[in-house]
Amino acid sequence: MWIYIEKIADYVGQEITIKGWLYNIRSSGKLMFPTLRDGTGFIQGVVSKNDVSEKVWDDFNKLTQESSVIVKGIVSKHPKKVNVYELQINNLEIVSISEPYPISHKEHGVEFLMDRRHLWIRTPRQSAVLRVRNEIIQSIRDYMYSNGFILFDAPIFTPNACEGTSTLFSTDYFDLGKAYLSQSGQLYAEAGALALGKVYTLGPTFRAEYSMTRRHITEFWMMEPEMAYFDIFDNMDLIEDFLVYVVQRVIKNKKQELEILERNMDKLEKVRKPFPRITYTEAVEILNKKDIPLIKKTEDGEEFIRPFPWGEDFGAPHEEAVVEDFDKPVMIYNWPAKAKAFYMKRDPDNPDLVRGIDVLAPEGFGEIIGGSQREDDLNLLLERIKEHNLPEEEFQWYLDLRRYGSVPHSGFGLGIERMVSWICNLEHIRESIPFVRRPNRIRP
RNA sequence: UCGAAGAUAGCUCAAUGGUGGAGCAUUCGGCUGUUAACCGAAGGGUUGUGGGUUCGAGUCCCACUCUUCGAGCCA
Repeated sequence: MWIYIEKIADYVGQEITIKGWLYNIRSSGKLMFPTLRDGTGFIQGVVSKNDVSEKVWDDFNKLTQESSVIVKGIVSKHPKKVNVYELQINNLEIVSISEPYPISHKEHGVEFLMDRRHLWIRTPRQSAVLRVRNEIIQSIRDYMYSNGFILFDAPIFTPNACEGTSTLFSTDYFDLGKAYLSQSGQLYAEAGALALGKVYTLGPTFRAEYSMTRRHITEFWMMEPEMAYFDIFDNMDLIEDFLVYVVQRVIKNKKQELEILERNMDKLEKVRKPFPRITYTEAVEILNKKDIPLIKKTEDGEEFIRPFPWGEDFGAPHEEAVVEDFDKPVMIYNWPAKAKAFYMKRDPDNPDLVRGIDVLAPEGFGEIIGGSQREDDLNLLLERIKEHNLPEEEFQWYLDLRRYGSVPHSGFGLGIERMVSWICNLEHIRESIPFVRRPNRIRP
């Protein structure tokens, strides 16, 4: 009977078959301990020379790391360890003998492993990350579906920069000139929200910035909900409820993987409602209490400006200083207009502010969500488009959303890989996606 | 794009300007409870590329290439 390793605990005492690969093998004279993997888990086998045929024994001696095998044996409990099972192997069928395997069980550099990413993902740690990623995406879809959101896929080829800020990848598009790879589906999602009420997009996005940090990749997945008749506070309520659902569900369903990743569960458990909500102005006060200056680059180096001048955008040190006092995601809202994108709604009480939200993950994982209430006033939006020197013609359809039945609406964008990095406690975002794309990497 | 560090065996690293080493991996041998198993033996090198200083350069100097870390941009 063919069994997957993840179900092995149900078959103690029974003879089963595992179809998989040899992960590692240790031998001790007339005893061998092959560790097998089958994609669902890892299990140690026991082969003793006295209990198997000569052919089986000889075949085991031929096996190399990552050879594919079908083994038969009886499931037993580990003699010393609790909740660990072994397979007392009595038969072996070799499917394929592996050539000498390039990835050993000793240390390797990241670049060496990244060049062999197609093989690296076979290891317990990497496959645990990918399983958690799957659980995160599935729980996002389940949350959205059961809360009445419609999946609304946005196009990837677009004629213009959405926010007009970051650099985009471009390609020729038949007779229509240049097309750009989408950096956000938001503008399209807004159209969706005004048609369907609550929608979300989930797809790849592209940024051509030469960013070589542990938080940036050039191709990443983003989930962007957009809701009609939601103001900024409704938006924050949703963010909170949504993040708690996803985090708690991963904790519940992916305990083993988080253990492999040595994730500190106490810190994840604390992700419960309510999250701290801090205005930009309050955040600046925190910075000044901690004496964190604005760092300005000058021709001969750096200039430190204190107190932190109101109106300037935050950099990494500022985010860190604000977040370090909290053990939950922190929502910073009501930002200075000049620091944020053109589509964010002006605060009716203060024209210098826009109703934007940044959500910063705890433990120094940085911004995982950026969102806002959108500008729904046609004339104010036109003004902002001019201020930002954006091509008005390209935004006519977007402006239509304000001409025909404009309503307050809000949304946000969640970076999937940053979410995975946070939940898995990854040092670098490049391990959060099966095949990463960075400025210096397009292979494998 | 800017700043810092680095590139030596298949991998991870060591080597005061004076004969380039170790662990792992590979091959062979040993071992009945191993768990990145262990023990013994063997093979394995144009020190990133190009130039310079020197009696002598992995080591010092210059240029280039690539990588890592940080900053900016953001999710």
